Amino acid sequence: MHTELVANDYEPAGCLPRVVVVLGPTAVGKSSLSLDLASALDGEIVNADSMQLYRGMDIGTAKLAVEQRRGITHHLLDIWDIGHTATVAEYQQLARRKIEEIAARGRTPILVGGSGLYINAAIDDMQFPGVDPVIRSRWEERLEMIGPAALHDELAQRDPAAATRIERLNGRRIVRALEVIELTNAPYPADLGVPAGLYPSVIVGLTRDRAELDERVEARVDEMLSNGLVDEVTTLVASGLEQAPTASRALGYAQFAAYLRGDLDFSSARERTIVATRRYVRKQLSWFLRDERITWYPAPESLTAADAIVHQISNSD
RNA sequence: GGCCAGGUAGCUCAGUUGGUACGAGCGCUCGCCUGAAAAGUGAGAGGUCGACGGUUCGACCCCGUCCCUGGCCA
Repeated sequence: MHTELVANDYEPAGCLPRVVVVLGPTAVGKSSLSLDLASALDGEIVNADSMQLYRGMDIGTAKLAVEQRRGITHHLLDIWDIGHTATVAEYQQLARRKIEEIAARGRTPILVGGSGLYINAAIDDMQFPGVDPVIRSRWEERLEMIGPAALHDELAQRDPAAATRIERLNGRRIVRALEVIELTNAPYPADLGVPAGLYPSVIVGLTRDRAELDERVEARVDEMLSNGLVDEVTTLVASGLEQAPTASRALGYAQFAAYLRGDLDFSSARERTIVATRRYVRKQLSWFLRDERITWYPAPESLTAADAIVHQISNSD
């Protein structure tokens, strides 16, 4: 096991391209709108959905099949094996490269997805210190050993300001703070504020009534099941899904892997997938709603929305 | 029809030998979020303790009747 430092070596080219972003909660209808926009704007789509990056996770992530893409080029789908540990920093570099390349071809980069942090990392001026798996795992072991509260005390000794800002039982953030402190030999930044835009972007949020989203989530899970989600999970489990650090957490995959293991019956797995997806929708909304740059559109009429957006974009020139 | 178990938060269940429900997990609402983010985490709102009557200074806990659920017997 060696230490791998992922340097944040990406430097955007001189002239920053404009990016169109389509975001919104799961099941709102982003894919459909993004295709309309790509057609209207001569665009190519860059995926900003953390789980669609994985090969083999198709049905459960509602990944658009090639035939459904209307000939529009999609980037950053199926680029990782399920065992790959996802990191925002890696995604940031990949996404920015794609954005630059598309723009260099004279086309419009359209970033589409529901992973808020990934979107911010791509288009905003966010910089992440390096990561050292050795340091990380040492703190994780310590967390395992003494528990979050005691580790929080240790954080408080090294960096009182950071400790104030991180909840006592949030082991994951405590570990991260300790890791960054050790890595950078500096205090963990106390208040990072709202990310500032790097690329000039038009950010489109798609939204629907919550009750309608809830219905769509349930319908979508059932559709995934009838499309063969269980078979897909079976295949992925055989390839080591349950040992995968990131992919094993995916909605639907975690629950149906438990079903295959015999830990859940079918209807519980279905129910939990629906409930967890609904909760995810709430989390996405609470993340996105903070960002005042987003222009929100009601979802059902995606073509109408596309027209309005194209209009908005041409007016912004 | 008889016997047994049970009816307490939206759900699954704790609990009080009679003195204002200490509830818990999940769900729900609101919030936080900078290298695992479909992750991690904080706060909050929810209960006339099945119904009616009785005993008692006082009952969700005791008694009676009834209703409902599950199981067993017939």
